[in-house]
Amino acid sequence: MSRTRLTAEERQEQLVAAAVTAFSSGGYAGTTTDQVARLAGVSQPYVIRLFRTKQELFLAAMQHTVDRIDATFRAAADQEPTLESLGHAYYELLSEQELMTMLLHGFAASADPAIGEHVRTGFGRLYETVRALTGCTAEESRAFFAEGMLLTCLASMRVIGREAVPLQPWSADLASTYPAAKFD
Amino acid sequence: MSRTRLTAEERQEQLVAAAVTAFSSGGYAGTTTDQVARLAGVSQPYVIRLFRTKQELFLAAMQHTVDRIDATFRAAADQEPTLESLGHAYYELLSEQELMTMLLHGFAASADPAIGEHVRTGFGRLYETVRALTGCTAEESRAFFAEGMLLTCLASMRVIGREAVPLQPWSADLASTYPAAKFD
DNA sequence: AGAAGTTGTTATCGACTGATAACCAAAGTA
DNA sequence: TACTTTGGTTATCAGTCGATAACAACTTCT
Repeated sequence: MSRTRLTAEERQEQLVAAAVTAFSSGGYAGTTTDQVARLAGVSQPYVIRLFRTKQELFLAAMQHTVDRIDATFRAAADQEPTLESLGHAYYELLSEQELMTMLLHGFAASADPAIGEHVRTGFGRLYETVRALTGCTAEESRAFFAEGMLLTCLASMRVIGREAVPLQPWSADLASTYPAAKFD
Repeated sequence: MSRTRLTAEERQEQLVAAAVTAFSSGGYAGTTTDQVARLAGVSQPYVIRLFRTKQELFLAAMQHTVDRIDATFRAAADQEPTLESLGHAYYELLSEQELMTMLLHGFAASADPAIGEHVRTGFGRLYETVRALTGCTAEESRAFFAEGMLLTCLASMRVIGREAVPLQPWSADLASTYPAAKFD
């Protein structure tokens, strides 16, 4: 079987998607470029050729993550520009879960100056987006992001989301704000 | 100069402290056992001998982190058993910062089943401690932990805390709840 | 003093990993 | 058809890392 040839741009997009999946589970240091390559069905050296370094691949995956969260917020605001609407939209992202854990792995890797810089810029953009879309106050947005970070941490801990472990009493309490949502 | 000999137990405690420092900056996969060893002034193989594996060393560091946060809460409740008191105490932990970033690296490493199990147990214990000490409702505790996870994420991003980068407009908003606290 | 247990070290290894180099093949293009 | 560009691969390497083995030094007990 001859592999379908893609343009470099198409292949990069595909690799970024694979990178989000891989990095969201193993983190920056804990994921190999070979894992990403296999996930996309190409050889490991080709991944390096397209992105130069592992770090740039991670940064691209991070960028993609922030972009998708940003787009989710914009889509939600399009229907109803309130914090509640955006909150539900973010909660819906749990069904993918990758984006949240990827975001957290970005935080975790922020001890590296280059990565930290990128992550802060991306997170700042999300903040500005939320405030611009909803017109909320700084205090309201702070509460909003606090909720979001709790969800993000719980998802990373596998307390909620697709790969969640059975609920304990404490995790049921913390996860129960939007009881309507289901994962299957 | 002859190295001071410690008992195995003393050396383990010292190594756990070094492990918290090292892991809190590099995470599980991103930190080498040799880094921990150097931080404590012993050889790398000896670290492995005392903890058997890198994973057990990480679990010990995680346990220590949760224990110290738990103790911080108990000390705060001793003075005034309210969520506000505990919140200020947790905020004070920013001055060390290690504990928060270590906690986040625990979340991040939870894709590993053994680590995830340990982290969930520890986090659950913190939840039970907070509820028992303050007698707060599930909703109140949820808001409390949301605040805490926001702080934890911001600290990992180096937006607040000891090694923080200069504040941006957005990060000033998110960091400004307890304006009295100073880091120097 | 000497045996025994405890606290460490140095030497070493096998496995892994990111990155480089060189080459191959498919597809336009003149 | 021959040439050039573009999309890929295989081969390989230098460095790193966790872990094991063997040994050395200090303490304690008899």
